[in-house]
Amino acid sequence: MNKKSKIISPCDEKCPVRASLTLLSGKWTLLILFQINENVIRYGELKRAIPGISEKMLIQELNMLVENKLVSKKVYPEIPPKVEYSLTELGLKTLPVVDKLAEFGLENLVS
Amino acid sequence: MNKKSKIISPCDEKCPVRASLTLLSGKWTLLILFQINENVIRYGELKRAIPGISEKMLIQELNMLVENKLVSKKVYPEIPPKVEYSLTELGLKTLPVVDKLAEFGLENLVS
DNA sequence: TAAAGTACCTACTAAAAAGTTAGAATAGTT
DNA sequence: AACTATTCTAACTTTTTAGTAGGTACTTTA
Repeated sequence: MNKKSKIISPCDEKCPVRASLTLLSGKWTLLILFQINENVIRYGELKRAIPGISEKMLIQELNMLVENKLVSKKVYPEIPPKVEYSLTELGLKTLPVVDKLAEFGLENLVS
Repeated sequence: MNKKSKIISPCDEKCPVRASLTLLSGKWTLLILFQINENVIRYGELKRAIPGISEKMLIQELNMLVENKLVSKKVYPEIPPKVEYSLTELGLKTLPVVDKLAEFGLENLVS
């Protein structure tokens, strides 16, 4: 047991925190999940619910979330188009994370 | 009450989630907090604990975290230098967030 | 006839994040 | 005398992320 062995267990690729962050560390990702929450929400509503996000980023993130099975998308073949987003089972499981984030912000950042 | 008023309460600058993300949404931020955890840990140890991070990013993030009062830094006036990092009270309050993140990863991402 | 609403996509540009490389300062080790 | 270890800083380049502007396609409303 040499000096270097005082190691705070190194986190490699299999570290759960790293794995989660790979999926969720985008600037808008958790916020979008938070806004969808347990709702079924249309694209336009979501856009209005997140002032400041660009359309490009919102769609890009949504596509990514759908691809990663956190969000499901229902397209109605109508004109004008109607698309609804909601969280999948997996997506719903991210809500405790976001809730803690909200709690932290509420108690320490926003007065 | 018109159509548009079905609004999932829009999150502006004062949204707790947004405020938290401003502080914590960096690629490495939460991982660093997680690795420090309740330890008092030297720079070199931390570096070894997070394989893959570059020195630049690690120092940059640490400086940011110190500036934002999530991490405190103790410098020993020795040669070779010795610097210890630990979480502040505020920093400790981020641990529940990271724990949820770890839980999510453990249960859904890493088998 | 023109404008507004709907949910996008594409190309281009600008800005931010991250990687790479080099080096400082000094003590102890080989 | 050269090398290692320590905790960084600085300059430069590359990569990634994000913003902007334009367009699609069709309907309803003014």
